[in-house]
Amino acid sequence: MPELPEVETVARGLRHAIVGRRIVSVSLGKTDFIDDPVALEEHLPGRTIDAVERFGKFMLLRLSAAAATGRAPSNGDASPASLLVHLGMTGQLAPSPAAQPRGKHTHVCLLLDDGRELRYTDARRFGRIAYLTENPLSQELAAQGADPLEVTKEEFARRIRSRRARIKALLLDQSVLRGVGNIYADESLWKAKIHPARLGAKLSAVETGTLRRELQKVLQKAIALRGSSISDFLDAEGEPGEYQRHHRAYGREGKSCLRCKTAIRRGIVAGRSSYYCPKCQPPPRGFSALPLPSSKKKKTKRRGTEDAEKK
DNA sequence: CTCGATCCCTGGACGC
DNA sequence: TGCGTCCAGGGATCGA
Repeated sequence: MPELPEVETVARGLRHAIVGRRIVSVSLGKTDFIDDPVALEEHLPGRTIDAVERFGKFMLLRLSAAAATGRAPSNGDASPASLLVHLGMTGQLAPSPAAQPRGKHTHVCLLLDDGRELRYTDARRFGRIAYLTENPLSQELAAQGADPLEVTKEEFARRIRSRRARIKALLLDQSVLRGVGNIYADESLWKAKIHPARLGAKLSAVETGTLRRELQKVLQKAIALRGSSISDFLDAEGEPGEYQRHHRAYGREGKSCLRCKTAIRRGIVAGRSSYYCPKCQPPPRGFSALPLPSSKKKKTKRRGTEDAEKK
């Protein structure tokens, strides 16, 4: 699942691969995850990809103003614009030779002037693509929280300690911090020895200081290792990342804590599976973990708290 | 303000 | 082998 390190990895790959290329034409498959599909077809052809940036979990393809042709641009194409791309859960963005057959869930193909196609593939279509001119773009970006890699200790503490929500929910909230998802939230909480269900307002200044430092270290190391490939993350070169080998909490239910050997537990916090060490990260009063799955039959029963029934 | 529930969507894991 | 069921989860949205 692409979070900040995975998106950064893809953006870096694309920077080398497609900056400077001109978009020749656009072809679309399913478009229910695109803000305004017609805008892509109308405004992308003729523009050059000037830069690829990352903003939280978003990628930004900065586009030149449309080339001055004989025809006067009557539709705003004289101004620079951007293609905003969110990879959701399963999105991939990578160039391929145009002659190469398209994968099953390829929904956007941008033919480039060097004969390749920049393709967006997304089985679950939890991603998002939008063509945005400067104003709508700055509004989008303004709604995002602080960059976790840049945020100061004071700012981080202010954004966390003023809130009554659980720390896990705050870390996942893109209007608090941009770019953190389930994996790096759990990993940094494990490193900082803070239980995910604790309330932001109950954390000490020392604890938020530790959490910020560990979060930054985790993100930086994950970027260096080109992200985590859990199910199907691949970068712009089609290569998996390496950071999943360094996970200490995420996905390790029942396995022993690498600090204290206690079995890692799983609980639902902010509606998401959350992995933690019950000894290193003492839970707040009233918090109950999910029962450990029996070793043989993996996970069969639920009996947690809130989701015993489903239609 | 914060919460849980629900929806979106599909592939993969699992039980039988 | 194959079918049914559950589950993953980022984000939007709605009601409590």
